[in-house]
Amino acid sequence: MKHTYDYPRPAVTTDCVALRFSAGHLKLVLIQRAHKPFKNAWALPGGFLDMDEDLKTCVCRELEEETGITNVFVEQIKAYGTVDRDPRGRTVSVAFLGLMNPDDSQLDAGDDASDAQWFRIDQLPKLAFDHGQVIKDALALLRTKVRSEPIGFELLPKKFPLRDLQRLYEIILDQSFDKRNFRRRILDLGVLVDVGQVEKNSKHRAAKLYRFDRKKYKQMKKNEVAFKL
Amino acid sequence: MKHTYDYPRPAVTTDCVALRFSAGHLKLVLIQRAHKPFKNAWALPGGFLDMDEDLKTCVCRELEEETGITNVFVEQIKAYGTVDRDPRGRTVSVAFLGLMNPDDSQLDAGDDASDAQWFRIDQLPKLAFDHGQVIKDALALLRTKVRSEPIGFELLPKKFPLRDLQRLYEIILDQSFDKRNFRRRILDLGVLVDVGQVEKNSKHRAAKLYRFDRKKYKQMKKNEVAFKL
DNA sequence: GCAAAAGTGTTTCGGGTACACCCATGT
DNA sequence: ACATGGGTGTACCCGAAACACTTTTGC
Repeated sequence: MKHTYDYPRPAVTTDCVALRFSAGHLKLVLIQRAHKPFKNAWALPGGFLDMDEDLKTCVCRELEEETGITNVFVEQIKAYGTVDRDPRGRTVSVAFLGLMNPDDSQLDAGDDASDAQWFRIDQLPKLAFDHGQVIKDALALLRTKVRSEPIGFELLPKKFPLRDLQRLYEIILDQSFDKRNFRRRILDLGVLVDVGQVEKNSKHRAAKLYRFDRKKYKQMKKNEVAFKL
Repeated sequence: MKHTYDYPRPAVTTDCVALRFSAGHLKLVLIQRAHKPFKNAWALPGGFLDMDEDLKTCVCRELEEETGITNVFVEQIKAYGTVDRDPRGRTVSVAFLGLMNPDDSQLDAGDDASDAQWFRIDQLPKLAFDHGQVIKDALALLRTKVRSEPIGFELLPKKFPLRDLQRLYEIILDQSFDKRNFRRRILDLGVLVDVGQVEKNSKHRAAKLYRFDRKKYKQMKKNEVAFKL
């Protein structure tokens, strides 16, 4: 079936900068292109917007179709629409930052997804289209937001030791924190609760586990207390 | 001439939250709709993306066509694409924040523009589509950016007294600053230069005029000194 | 000469930063 | 018992905030 309009229209797509925190590194999922243009280069997962779905729905659907990943926190970065960004035709792409629990990030070798792979963000391959810029913008957004909103927790399991939270912040912000100061600052915010458990399989003394308490965070916002790291 | 595609495509538009600072208030330009839907409600200037123009080009062109305003600093807010945001059909709109020198903001009664008007942002009329949300997001972006980037100057003439700069910041951030502390902070950044002139037509003692020095700002950034208010 | 706004330094206070040792646990 | 990482308190310093008077100029 064909679709006809009085004026030409660009294609609208979404792309996802899907990040995972594991083994002390931020990792990004990319898909190797099988065809021209940018054959064999790596691209962000993404695809065309359906007429009956919102932008967020689209980016989550495409991410699942191409990588098998579900259950992702997504936040819009911005729209990219330079005239020649896709040599095949005019395309406007809305990019999203996707953050996930490391337990939810097993790649599924779907049909579309046979060439999906995780890359450390400091070891990226040749990228297709303007995806290099999109990734830069995504990381800049992550760095900004992680300081003023509790989005770091989206990259950790429900229960986590403070050490992991500190390492995550250190990796994202590319700076190191004093352990005591970091713990005080985070705990004084009052949005973490001790779940009363400790790590399993610790090689030495096991660390307490905490979880982020969304209700307490909302309360804190209502009281106009800022989340500032 | 008709344009045909294998899959349906949403229309792509841009919208502009164009702000001006005058008489101690932030003002926003809106256009009254003559037709359904949202007949007689007020809407942001904006329109369809042409196939050979970038998003920024589009929003500037539409703003000029509908209001006569040119010479605007524009910065993307985000894309809006919920399924039912325009009852006439699926539309994805990329919204921009537009800031202008108050001298450049005379409204031009063009054909499209006969009903363009400035409104104080705290006295807005009934708005069409999701434009209320877009405006909220625009102001949030302005508040964030004005603290970490020198975009406030886009809302002032080339030469301005420090008093006006302080009033602008106070209006945007909805808080008052101590005059001496404000001046010290701004001047210590080292990005303002005394132009060696004073205000004309002052009713009393005339204030010195300053201008923002973009070169010094770039130098400052290169030295990794932060612009923080 | 007076009304109105411009311009200018110092003190105080609090939050952020620096810093080191004991504890618990697995091997 | 030892190696490894977990967990904890205090002192200092710097930058932000508070604060009031003199100067200039138009009327």
